[in-house]
Amino acid sequence: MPTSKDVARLAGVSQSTVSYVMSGRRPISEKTRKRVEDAMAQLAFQPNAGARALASRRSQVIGLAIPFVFDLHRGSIMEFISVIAATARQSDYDILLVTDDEGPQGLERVVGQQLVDGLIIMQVEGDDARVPVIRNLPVPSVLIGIPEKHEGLECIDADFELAGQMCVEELAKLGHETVTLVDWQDEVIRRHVNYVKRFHRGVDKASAAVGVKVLHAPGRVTIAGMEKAVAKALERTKGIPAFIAPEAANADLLVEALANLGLVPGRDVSVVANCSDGLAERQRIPLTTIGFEPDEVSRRAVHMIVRDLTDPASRPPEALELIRPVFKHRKSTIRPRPKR
Amino acid sequence: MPTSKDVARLAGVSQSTVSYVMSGRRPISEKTRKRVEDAMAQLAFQPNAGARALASRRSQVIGLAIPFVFDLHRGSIMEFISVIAATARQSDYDILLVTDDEGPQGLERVVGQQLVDGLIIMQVEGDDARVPVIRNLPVPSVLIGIPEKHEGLECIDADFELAGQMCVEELAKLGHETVTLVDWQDEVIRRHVNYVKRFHRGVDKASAAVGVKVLHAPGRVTIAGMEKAVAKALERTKGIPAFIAPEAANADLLVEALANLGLVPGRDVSVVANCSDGLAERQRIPLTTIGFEPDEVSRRAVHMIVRDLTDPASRPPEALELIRPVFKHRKSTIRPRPKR
DNA sequence: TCGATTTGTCGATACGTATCGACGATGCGC
DNA sequence: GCGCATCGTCGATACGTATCGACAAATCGA
Repeated sequence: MPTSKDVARLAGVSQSTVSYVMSGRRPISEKTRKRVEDAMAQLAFQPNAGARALASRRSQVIGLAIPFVFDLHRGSIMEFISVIAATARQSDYDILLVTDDEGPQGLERVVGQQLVDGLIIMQVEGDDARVPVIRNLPVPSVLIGIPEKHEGLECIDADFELAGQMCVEELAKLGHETVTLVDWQDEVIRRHVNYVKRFHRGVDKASAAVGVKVLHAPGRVTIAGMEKAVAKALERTKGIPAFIAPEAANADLLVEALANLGLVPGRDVSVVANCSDGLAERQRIPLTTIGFEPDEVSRRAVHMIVRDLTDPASRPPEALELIRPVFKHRKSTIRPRPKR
Repeated sequence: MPTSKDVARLAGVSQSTVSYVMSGRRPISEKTRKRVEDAMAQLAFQPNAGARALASRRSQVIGLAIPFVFDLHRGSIMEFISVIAATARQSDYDILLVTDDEGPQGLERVVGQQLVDGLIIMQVEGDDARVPVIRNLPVPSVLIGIPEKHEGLECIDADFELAGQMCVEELAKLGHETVTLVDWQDEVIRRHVNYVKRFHRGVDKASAAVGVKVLHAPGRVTIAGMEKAVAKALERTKGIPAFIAPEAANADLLVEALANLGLVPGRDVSVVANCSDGLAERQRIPLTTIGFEPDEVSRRAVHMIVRDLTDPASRPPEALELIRPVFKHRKSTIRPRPKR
């Protein structure tokens, strides 16, 4: 493998000049730059990452803590990761995976070894065990998800509270008086994931504000279970029923359960789901959705950490970014008693 | 951050002794080792990855090339990645992501910069553009998926040919004379993904061997499309129909389409699917599946590359590992005319 | 025109670990 | 008791890049 010294020799300059050509930290004459760049190209030179990290004390690598258990539709986690990795590359950073298998010490390890310059923590829970750890780490971190105690942290997430609010408001605007929230699966709720709470808060807020009654149907794992939950919700609903399904897996099940009960979204009931556009459009009746734009969250998270790293002075003492959800009208809602 | 020199000073030994304690490459007396280990613990010493990589010429990092487009149920890719990362850690390796955004040059970059010691390439296609690139790379690679030209490569994948064979044989054994293969989605086939071909080969082989007629239904993206495909297949089937759904997304749709046509798996038709156990068991009628054990594939891939790296001499000139699929009988098959 | 600044380059050194050669101490066979 | 291999440790050096101080040349302002 060629080194910067080889490049220097070929170009007839010193090694330090080669370094300055790469970093641009000192002025270089056009002529010299050209000679060096030609030499680099000729030798297919690539700077050694280890040496670079050693000398500069920065690895140009960001650690990405990925979740062990998957709340979200698992595919969407993959999307997060892809986008994060691709976005990081645009700022000349690479992504190193940190799994939950090592526990929070995994984070201490990659930072301690100076393998990474900063961290992005995915799927942060309400009382996440990783939070106290990263507080004591000498590198910046960005959290995706919002822990209970988030003073002094940089967090980003979809605005679940607003999403809950928007769902209820939208259904109220259509004329629904009772709305059933198909809840997350027990397992998720039990883990105190924060965004569930936030979504609920938004739903409750809007419910109080616009005077809509909200029923809670537990999230079920099987179709049979979902059918039972739906039936129960129907019993307690006056007028045309409306459902909010904030978990993709449940949206799927809900639609199927409704179909089995002979109910067509957009004709007999209203359904607002939170799922990918793909899933929504694959349904017989395309679903109206509240979208969470995972790409947007990922990109912003990367930009935040990159800014922290390239310009530490600009690092805010605390940041809490909420990404506005997007409401997409499709065909699964109905006006029980058209206004106008 | 403490360095090995700090540890040496505290323990009253030389820096090289600290290094030998860590690597075990020279005998160290029990007494000295203890002193050094205590000092390391006291200082919470972690060796600097960059310096280590520079001196040893190995980064202890494996590059993982992740797919840009997702054939498999996207969630399962996430599973691959998690397991690969966790398994790598067990051999003291970390995982660096390489996305397709950079194209095959991304692989050249991470290797050229000596960021990684080896590569795992996921989701390898029949004529994958990355294959010619890795052939010229000075580090070992392991491919998940099998390209057309695989001489001199180390590949691993699920044994799709055997899977196709097993599906047909199983249905034949039950007594079916006609079997419908719900094919992959056009997009996947068009990309010449190799495993589709291999699955077909297995199906054809078994079909010829046991004298079962095989119909092909195109994979559809919508329920309506799937219903049409199923109806067409039914027309051309004599006796009780049987379906093979080798793609998880299609399995889902197939079951729904059958339900809409009033057909119950295990009562009116036989269905063998390839999907996760979770999905299979969530169905009203738990699906009999052919399982591809992604964990097994991931673990083996990591073990292969780690072996290549730790003992280069043991590297085989070529390897083609096929993981045997697992047939799980549940409730979605039926004997048209019981034999015995 | 001269001093002051800027431009462009070089040499030397630091970064933290791994590893090689050297060397005294220890154990072994006889 | 002697030669010899092994054990256990140290000092020195290499790994490849970034960066600092130095310095000559070019540019500028008055």
